[in-house]
Amino acid sequence: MNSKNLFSERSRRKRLSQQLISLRSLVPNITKMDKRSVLVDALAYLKSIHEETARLQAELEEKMTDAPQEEKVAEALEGRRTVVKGSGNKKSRHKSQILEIDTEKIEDRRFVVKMTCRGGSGVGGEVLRAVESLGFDITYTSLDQIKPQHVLITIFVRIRKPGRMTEEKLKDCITSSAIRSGLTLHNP
Amino acid sequence: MNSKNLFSERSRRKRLSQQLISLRSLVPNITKMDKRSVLVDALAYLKSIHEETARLQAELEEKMTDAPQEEKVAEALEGRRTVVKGSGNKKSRHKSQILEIDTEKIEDRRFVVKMTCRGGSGVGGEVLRAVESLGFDITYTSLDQIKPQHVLITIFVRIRKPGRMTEEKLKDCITSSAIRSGLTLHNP
DNA sequence: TCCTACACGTGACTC
DNA sequence: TGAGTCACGTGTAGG
Repeated sequence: MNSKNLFSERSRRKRLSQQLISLRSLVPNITKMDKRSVLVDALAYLKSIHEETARLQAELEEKMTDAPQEEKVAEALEGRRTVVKGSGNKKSRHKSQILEIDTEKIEDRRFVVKMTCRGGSGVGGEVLRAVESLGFDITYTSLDQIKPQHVLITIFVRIRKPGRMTEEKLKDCITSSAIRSGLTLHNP
Repeated sequence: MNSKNLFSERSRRKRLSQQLISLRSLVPNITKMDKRSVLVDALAYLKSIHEETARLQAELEEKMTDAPQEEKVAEALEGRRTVVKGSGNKKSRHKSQILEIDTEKIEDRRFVVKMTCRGGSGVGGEVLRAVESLGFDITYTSLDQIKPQHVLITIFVRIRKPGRMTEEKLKDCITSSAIRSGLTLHNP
C-alpha cells in the first residue's frame, strides 16, 4: 500500500537531514542552523580550505626545492659538508604534465590506469601523490622511464564500492585530482 | 492566500537544490548524482582534505624548525632517534615509515634500491618524492602492496658521476632524504 | 509489479 | 499578520 512508501519516504528524509547534520558538525563557522545556510557555509569552507591547501603546497614546494642535491648529501655524509643554504635557488617547477591517461576495467572493482607523463625528477611522486590522495586501494604501481623526461605510469586500483565506478569516472577523478595537485594537462 | 506560500516554498526548494548542485560541482569523486550521496561524498572529501591540510601543515612546520637538520639525520642513522623536542610530539600524525632498505650495485653507475615501507594511502608518493628529490636518474620504479599497509618499493637508479657512489652511501642518501621528508625509520 | 528517489502542495510553527 | 522554514503525505517517473 501507500504505507510502505510512507515509511521509506520518512526514513529517506531522516537519513538526508542526518547527513546534513553530520556535515554541519564538520564545518566550523556555522552561522545559522538553517538547512540551506549549512550548504552555503560548507561550500564556502570547502573553497577556503581548498585555497589553504594550495597555498601550503606551494609553500612546501618552495621549501622542497632547497633540498640538498645528490652531491651535497654525499659530501655531508663524508664529513666535509659545505652546507650553504638560504640562497634562493628557485627552480621553475611545475613542469610536470600529463600527456595521456587511459583507464580500463578488469573486473568488478578493479581497474588499470595507464598514464604517460612528462616532467623532470619529481614527476613520479607528484602523480602518485595525486592518485593516492583519492583514497583508493592501490595494489600495484610501476613507473617506467620510456625516454628522458617521459614516464609511463601503470596503476592497479581497487574500488571500495562495487558497481558505482566507471572507466570514464575514474579517469575524471584522477585528472581533476592531478590538476588540483598542480599538474597540467596536455590535450591533443 | 496559500498561493503566496506556494511560491515562496517553490523558490525555497529551488535554492536548496541549487545549493546542493553547486556543492556537488566542487566535490570530486562523485559516485552518484543522488542527493544524499552528494552530502556523503562532500563529507568524506571534507574530511580527507582536512587531514591533508593538517599533514601539510605539520610537514611545513617541521621544515621551518629545521636548524638541527644534520643532527636529526645523524641520530636517525645511528638508530637513536628518540624524541628530541621537549614540546609536542607531532610525529604521531605521520605513520609512514621505512621498515627496511637495501641497495645493490648492478653495474658501474646503476643501482637497485629495495625498500619495504609501512603506511596508509600516500606512503608511495611520500617515499617516491623523497627519493626523487635527490636528483638521481630513476629509470624504473615499482610499488607492490604485499599486504595491507605494507608496500615493497623497487627503484632502479642511475648515478651521474661514475665511481664515486657506493651501495652504503646511496642507502644513506635515501635514508636521510626520507627523514628530511618526514618519514620515520623502524630500526630493528 | 515493486522499489527508489524526487518534487510538489499543505499545515504547522517561529520570529 | 505576514514572511520564512520545516516535516509531512502523496503522486509520479525511471529502474
